[in-house]
Amino acid sequence: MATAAPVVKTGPRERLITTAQRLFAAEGIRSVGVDRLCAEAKVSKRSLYQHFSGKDEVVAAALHAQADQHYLGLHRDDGLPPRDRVIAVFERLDHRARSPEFQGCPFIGAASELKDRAHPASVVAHEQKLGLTAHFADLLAQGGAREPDLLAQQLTLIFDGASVHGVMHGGATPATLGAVETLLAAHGM
Amino acid sequence: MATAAPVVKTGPRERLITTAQRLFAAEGIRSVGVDRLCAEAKVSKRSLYQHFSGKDEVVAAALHAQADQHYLGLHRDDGLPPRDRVIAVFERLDHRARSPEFQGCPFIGAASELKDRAHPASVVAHEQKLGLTAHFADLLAQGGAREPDLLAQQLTLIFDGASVHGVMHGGATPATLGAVETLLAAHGM
DNA sequence: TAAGATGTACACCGATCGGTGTATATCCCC
DNA sequence: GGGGATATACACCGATCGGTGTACATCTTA
Repeated sequence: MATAAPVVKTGPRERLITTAQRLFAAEGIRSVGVDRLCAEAKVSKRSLYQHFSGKDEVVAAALHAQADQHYLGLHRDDGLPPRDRVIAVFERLDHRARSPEFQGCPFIGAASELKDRAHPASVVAHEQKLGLTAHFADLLAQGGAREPDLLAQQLTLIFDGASVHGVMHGGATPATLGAVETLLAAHGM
Repeated sequence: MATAAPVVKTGPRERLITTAQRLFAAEGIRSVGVDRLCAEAKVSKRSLYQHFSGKDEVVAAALHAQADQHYLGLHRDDGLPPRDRVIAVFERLDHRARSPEFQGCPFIGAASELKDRAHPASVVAHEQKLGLTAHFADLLAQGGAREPDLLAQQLTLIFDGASVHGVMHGGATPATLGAVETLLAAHGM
């Protein structure tokens, strides 16, 4: 009976972060109060304020944790050549957008809702977006594309546009892959 | 002394809508309460609820009014050929994004913050985005582009991506015009 | 000038906001 | 087994939330 309990035994901090990710994605940041957040995370309000200085810090921490998962999920290296890995990012995004519970890129959502660029969560969102572009630039350089930095910015435009499309219209983004391939081809890749 | 008063004599409804546009753009929809909205619009709270059924309807009305202005501002016809008019849309967007008070596309902002696609304001935002794509498709068809509908969707991706870039990073979107020109060229335009 | 519509001023409602104070329970480690 | 850290329960704070009730002022129009 040693390995009987499959419960992962997560602490209050993790529970708050995962719950925050779920609730903020589904309903928005401002419309979820700390009371409800604590209730759904099964964490006392007092504990929240022992781990975080305030709601803003919870938001930033949730977004920061999401950045890692997001990154790992989209940019997973499958041993494919660089071009295929670029394509795969957009295929995975399209696949996510098909899910009915897709609520758009959480970083765009946070930045759009918070407005204030000095908000800790906005800073995290900003960095994540820079990271996405940098990752594109890396892959493109590996693949021998011309002007990889410029092309990486253009692919980021497509990526964000597709995320917005997903949250506004729901469903897949059929024009995305074509645009990506056109841009890649125009840069010799 | 007939034309002495330059005051436009706006009614409570117009004042509420223009104030809502300004405040929602600057601080977000959920973070502006009806009390403050009424105070800044110099309209009594009672009047608000005589013109609108609730805050949600104010949001939708503000967005609806903004759709017309937005459309007129971006898609103004200067007697240019279709291709130049497409380019001009992105040049105007870039020009707006350079302004320090640029707060991103209000329709993307509303959809991102509200989440609920059934919200009246989300419906307005959705329609506006369809209108943008339709306008692109019209210009592209006039210009003789191949697959104008597909290309219009791709240009909308770029447009929304550039709007997001503007609100997240601030400043211009240098890669935008190049991507547009590449896509246009790939479709024979 | 009387009447009805429109607008304002202001108090009020229950609910929720983000955040704190206090006292008790549970855990791990020495 | 005792002690400190960690967590919980719960009451409480002033402020604000969206929305309403009521009484008075102003404007238009017949």
